Amino acid sequence: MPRRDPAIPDDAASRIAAWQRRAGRHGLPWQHTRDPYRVWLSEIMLQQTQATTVVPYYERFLTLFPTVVDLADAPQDAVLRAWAGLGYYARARNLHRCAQALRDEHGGRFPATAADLAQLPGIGPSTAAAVAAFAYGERAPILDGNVRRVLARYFAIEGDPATARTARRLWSHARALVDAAPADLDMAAYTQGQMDLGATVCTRTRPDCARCPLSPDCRARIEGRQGELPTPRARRAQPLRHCWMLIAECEGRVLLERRPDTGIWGGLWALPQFEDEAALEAVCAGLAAAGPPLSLASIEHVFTHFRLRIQPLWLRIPDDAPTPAEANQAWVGIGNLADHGMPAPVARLLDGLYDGTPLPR
DNA sequence: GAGTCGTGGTC
DNA sequence: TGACCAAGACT
Repeated sequence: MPRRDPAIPDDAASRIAAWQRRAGRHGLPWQHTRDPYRVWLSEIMLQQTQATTVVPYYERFLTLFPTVVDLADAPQDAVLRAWAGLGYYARARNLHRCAQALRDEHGGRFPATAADLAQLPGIGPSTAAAVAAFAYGERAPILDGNVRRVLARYFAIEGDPATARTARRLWSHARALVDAAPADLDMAAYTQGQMDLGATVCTRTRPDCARCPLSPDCRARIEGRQGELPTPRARRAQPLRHCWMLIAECEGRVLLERRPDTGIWGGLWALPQFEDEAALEAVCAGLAAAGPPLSLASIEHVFTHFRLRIQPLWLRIPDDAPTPAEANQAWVGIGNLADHGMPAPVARLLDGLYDGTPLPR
């Protein structure tokens, strides 16, 4: 039995739950269900992703894969195609692996506790707790970006949020807040309430303390330190990397290449990519084009830890020329490009080149 | 335990 | 407009 922290008011969690029922968010499509499949799917998509971005993907997934077994039975390529554009593609690969594990080792059903959920691929401690709280009412604390901000202010917890030390403190307080609450705490409303508070009231800039149920005993508010908590994460300068991408076109088809499962854009279809122009031109030499590739306008894509400047080169190949392909490559009709899950900048590149524009002949 | 992994919204 | 970061997990 965890020790109750006397410094934590026993009604703090209940205030959050009551506030959620009265003033929290209620219209999101994954709310008001206890179906663990829907809860799990939404929680995976919502990792590091804002709710409004997730909505259309979530609904499309439920149409394509109505049950977890449908998802498990689908080819990985179909799952990645449906995920394309949402980012962090390891989530999609782990989602698929998790569905297969549930089908093959759990009779197609979800484990009934957060501890068992956390053993599955792609389900970490926070996602496991969220699924258990929403689907089963388990008293398991979550710790996502919203909760980190709310707790860092309420308890005045300092420290770089990226360090394990700060994470341990935050988890400890998240657990203590639940443990201090009465037995009848509405876990679904409480869990949702913490996230809603962080998303709509206890925002990064200009928190609206007048509308916050934690305001009376919030240490950051009492000490006037809302602006300096949570401690902003130390950030390094983002290096700028360059790459070249080949748009080889022949008879209305484009050469795509499936990326390896590990690394950036793992498992997605993309354009053949090169670290320098010479490597790209060496490949062009083997493609029997009539002339040299044509430079298109370069684009810049921003990742979390670097920026990538992409120089696309367009190579037209005569109709009667051979079009060799490696095992991980395919010549894809321009009308069928959308059938292939592609990274956002590659999709934008090809859209700009081909969307509605008849091919010059 | 720090680095890696996307994309888009917000101010 | 560029910094900041969002319902984090994995290695």
